[in-house]
Amino acid sequence: MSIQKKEDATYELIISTAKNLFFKEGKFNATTQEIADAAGVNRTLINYYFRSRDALFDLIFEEGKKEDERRQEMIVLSDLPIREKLEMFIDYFLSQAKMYPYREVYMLTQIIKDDCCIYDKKEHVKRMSEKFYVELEQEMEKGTIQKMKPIQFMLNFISMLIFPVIMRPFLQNNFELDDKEYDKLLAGRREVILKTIFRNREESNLDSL
Amino acid sequence: MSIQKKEDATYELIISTAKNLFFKEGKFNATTQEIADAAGVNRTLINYYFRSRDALFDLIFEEGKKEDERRQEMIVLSDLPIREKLEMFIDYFLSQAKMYPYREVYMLTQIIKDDCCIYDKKEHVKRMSEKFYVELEQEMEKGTIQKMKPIQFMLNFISMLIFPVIMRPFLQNNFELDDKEYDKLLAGRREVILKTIFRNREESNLDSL
DNA sequence: TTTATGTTTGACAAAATTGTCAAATGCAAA
DNA sequence: TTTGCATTTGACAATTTTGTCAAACATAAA
Repeated sequence: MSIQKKEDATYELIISTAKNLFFKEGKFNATTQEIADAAGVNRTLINYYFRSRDALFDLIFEEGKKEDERRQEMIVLSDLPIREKLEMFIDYFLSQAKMYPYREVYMLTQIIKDDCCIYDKKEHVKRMSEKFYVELEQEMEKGTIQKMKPIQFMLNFISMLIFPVIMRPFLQNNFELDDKEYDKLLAGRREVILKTIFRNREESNLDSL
Repeated sequence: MSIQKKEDATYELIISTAKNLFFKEGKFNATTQEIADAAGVNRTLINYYFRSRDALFDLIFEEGKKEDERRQEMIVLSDLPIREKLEMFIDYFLSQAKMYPYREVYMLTQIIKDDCCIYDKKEHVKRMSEKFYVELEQEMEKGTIQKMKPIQFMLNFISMLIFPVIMRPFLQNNFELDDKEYDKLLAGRREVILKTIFRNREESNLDSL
């Protein structure tokens, strides 16, 4: 079934080319011909290595899901204080977003298209998520963060982080900003988000961001 | 050029059917045949009324842009205190989102596809936006809201409002919630967002949301 | 060199999709 | 009723896109 005698450089080339088209250029509906051209290979090699166009799309989507899981595990499995967990997550996400600005939108459109996306979290991740929620509630008791359902807190957090990235084309036009200005805006997100979410720190002025 | 002798019920029917497919069902790549079938009309009527498939898509996109502009004007042109402006916007958006859950994603994918989207704001809206930003800064001086660049504040606000709506398929799976639970979550957003953004009010407990 | 196996190619067929057009239909005014 | 015009339809052509297949190619082992 699987073809892997030689180094399957072509196989990997096709995948990474497709990923670039999807995640970097936003060509969510690229044809096999377009992908092949971009990779500089014959179109039918896509059928040879992946059976069908759909199979290639699915493969990339599944890889994306695994990356999502890794992210989630990163935030709940690490043994750091809440704030540092979140900081780590922000930094990681923003750096990834620089590389693959359309990644999240692609994942979303795929989910919408198939109308199915079962993330089967591993048991230990579920357990750690519960623990993470308890930690959050402790912070709320301390007054470090505003009291609310932990899931609402998480929604706030990822919304403020991810939305400005995935809606960039929309927002940049709407706010009438050029590329450089928007990059600066994104760079400022880290501090803004932390400032918005945590309350006990000194009220430093964020005007310069 | 334009065809409008009789009541153009068909014309409107096609548009609203297409909007439903796009905004309600997330069928962003519906074919002319699918749209015609959903509307119960002959496929070629789409060509008759809109020249081409693209023209129909563009028309709906442009209508969406106008709606976006209306929203923006609503928030800056009304003569209400900041907090009430934002409350009004939240309520309006959430009710619209219930009707057209995929609207924002559709708009985004169209922008990405065409890689162009010039929102030409009217002059008086621009002026009022500046005024709105000044009002925000006054609130920050008062301490009602956290100090940051007004545009970062607006990013925070619309992120926390819109993201949970547009990423619903993704988040619902990820958090493992059923439809009812997620609806409840969304219903709680209003108070959570206000709580997160405004600081001076009594620290009421949001556990029940 | 020959052989065997995995890889690549171009030609072809099949399917899907869009747009055009002439003819048919329906309806209101003359 | 007949005429004229907008609307609707089905047939057709053109294009795009995908997938298959046999043949060609490359390379390492026999």
